[in-house]
Amino acid sequence: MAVTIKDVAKIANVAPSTVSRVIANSPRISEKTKKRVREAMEELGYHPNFIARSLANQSTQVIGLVMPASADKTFQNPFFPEVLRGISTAAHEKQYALQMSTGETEDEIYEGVMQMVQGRRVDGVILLYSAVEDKIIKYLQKENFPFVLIGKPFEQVEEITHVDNDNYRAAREATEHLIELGHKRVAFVGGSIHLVVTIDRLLGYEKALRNAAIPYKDEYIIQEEFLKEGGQGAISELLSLDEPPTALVVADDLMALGILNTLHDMGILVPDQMSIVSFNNVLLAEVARPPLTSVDINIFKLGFQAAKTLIQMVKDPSEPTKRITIPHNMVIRQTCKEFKGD
Amino acid sequence: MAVTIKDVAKIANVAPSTVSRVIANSPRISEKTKKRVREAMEELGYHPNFIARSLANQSTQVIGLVMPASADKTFQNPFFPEVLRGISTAAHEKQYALQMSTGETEDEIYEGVMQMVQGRRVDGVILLYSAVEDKIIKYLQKENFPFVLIGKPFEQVEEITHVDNDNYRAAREATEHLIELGHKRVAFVGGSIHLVVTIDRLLGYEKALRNAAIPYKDEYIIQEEFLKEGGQGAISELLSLDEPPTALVVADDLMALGILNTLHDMGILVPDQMSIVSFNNVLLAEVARPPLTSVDINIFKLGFQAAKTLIQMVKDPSEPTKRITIPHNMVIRQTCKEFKGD
DNA sequence: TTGTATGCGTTATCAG
DNA sequence: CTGATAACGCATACAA
Repeated sequence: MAVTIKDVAKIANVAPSTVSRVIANSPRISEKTKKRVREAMEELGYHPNFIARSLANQSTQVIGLVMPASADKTFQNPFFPEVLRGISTAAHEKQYALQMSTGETEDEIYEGVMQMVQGRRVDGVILLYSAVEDKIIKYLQKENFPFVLIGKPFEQVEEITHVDNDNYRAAREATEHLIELGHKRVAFVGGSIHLVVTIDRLLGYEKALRNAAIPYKDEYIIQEEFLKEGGQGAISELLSLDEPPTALVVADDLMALGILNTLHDMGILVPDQMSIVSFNNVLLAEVARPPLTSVDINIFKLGFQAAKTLIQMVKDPSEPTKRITIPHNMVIRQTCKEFKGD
Repeated sequence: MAVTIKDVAKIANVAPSTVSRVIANSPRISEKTKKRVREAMEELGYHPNFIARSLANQSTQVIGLVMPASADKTFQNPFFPEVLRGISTAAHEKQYALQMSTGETEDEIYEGVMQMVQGRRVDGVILLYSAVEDKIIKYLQKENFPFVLIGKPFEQVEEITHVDNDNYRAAREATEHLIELGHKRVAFVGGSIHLVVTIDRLLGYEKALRNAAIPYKDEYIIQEEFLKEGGQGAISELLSLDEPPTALVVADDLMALGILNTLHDMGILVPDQMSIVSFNNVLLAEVARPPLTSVDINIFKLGFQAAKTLIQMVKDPSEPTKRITIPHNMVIRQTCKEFKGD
């Protein structure tokens, strides 16, 4: 049996409640007794039991993390270690611990979140992705449980506290960059259309085209998971069009890497024959050949702000709904080139 | 206030203790009352409070995860999402939750682990990396707290339960592969020498050289973090030697990718002018150009077995110390070629 | 400034 | 088969 508050009390010749107050550093305890109690704690090697404290407090000092289904390919995206790092840093500062959801399928995750929440294992929850029609969000809202979403909610944008980039603008700017370079045939290669971020970026892309009075073509829009295959199929389809694109807006560095390699295999030179701009600016973007021009979305900050905001909400339930936008900036590397043609 | 066991008891017209037994599905309760109680639970939407249960039980059903310092570059390695997936799967099966350490520096992590353990927040701990001279391991041993190490312990190999690959053999085989292809000038590019895995792989490499009666050269051994830089410095140094290597054993896919790109920039063709074999076989290995010949170490299984083993230990403290070896196998792709020269 | 008593939601022991 | 009752370790309202 571990040493408890009572043992300390006995040694220090005080009541257990006094020890408890010393731990909380209550100002109503004399410095003298504090010192005595602390010595006793030291002597016995006392450490407070968080579980007991949680029960008495009705608060666990733990944040729940909802990851995408681990069977899901998005789990492999370097995005996650980086958000985690941001969340972890903020949580550590405020002395919060982190608990992850487990589960391979969506339903398993949902179950797990219910357990976390109902079982009062966590004080609040961060959703690390934003999908359309998310059961979990609906559940959390029904339970009136504090949560923060990383990304943009599919619906009820005003009622859900979230931290996101302005992906619409980011995609518009990325596309404009290509247009300014003279490209008129610009295709969009996106991730799962079930992710809100894909939708936003697609819309931004369209807007840029419209602004430049470039007609929008359905054949130029591709949605696929590119992780393994490098999207050979989709890419070669794109290239076999009557008017193949000369530039690509790719929703993600990892995809872009796959595409880069596929193009390489096909003997198509980047950026000479094809320009590419992608998003996220993870390590991969630097390490790719040629290095990727990529929109840095500040993943670390996304995580950091999400955790910070959630902790505020947990501490003060009257905190209003918030919408935090993390700035982005395009990092120009070597995958875009001026288009000189028709 | 959430609905408790007492509310259920009242509705079902039984004592709280009976409800508790129904939850545990005790065989000493009649089916009739079980049914009645379950209906009451359903009606009220009851969910057990894990915190209270933990306190009564002295067990949390939570596994602690010790990650490398988040400031550390290894954190970016795709190794981690994949071990996590393995751990998560095993934990989910056995209804365990996962709690992560937070902290940017080694000391912060150490503090965090102490809190986890002393605060009885977790029932056991998995260390996701194995470093030399690890304070945390010593602490866990002193506390006699259940833990499993992923990787090989630096010392006390027999006293620490761990799950690892046979990295010595894996590196030997990888090197032999190159030697069989006719390479005699084989260099070794490793990660941090503070990681036991680096040491093991280096030893395996040396062994293969010795077996083939190829003299070992200090200039052929490189230890560096290659994440960002692609190791330009080290690589060009290697190439400017009097007898530059014709093949590389690289301790990690991520490094190999950097090297691949650096070589590309230098105009050196892989595999024609330089053969490469690396380790881990993560997604990156497939997606690299040329695709990497890499030793698959079954990262998922490392995690899965670690969690499974830890749970056994937690449930039955008399479980003996174990040493679990996960098989590896080399995946031949396109970065190795026969050497025809001197 | 400190001590006493009670509760947090469960489980487990002991009667019945 | 089921019901009281006492832990589990800590926090806090109320007393002193």
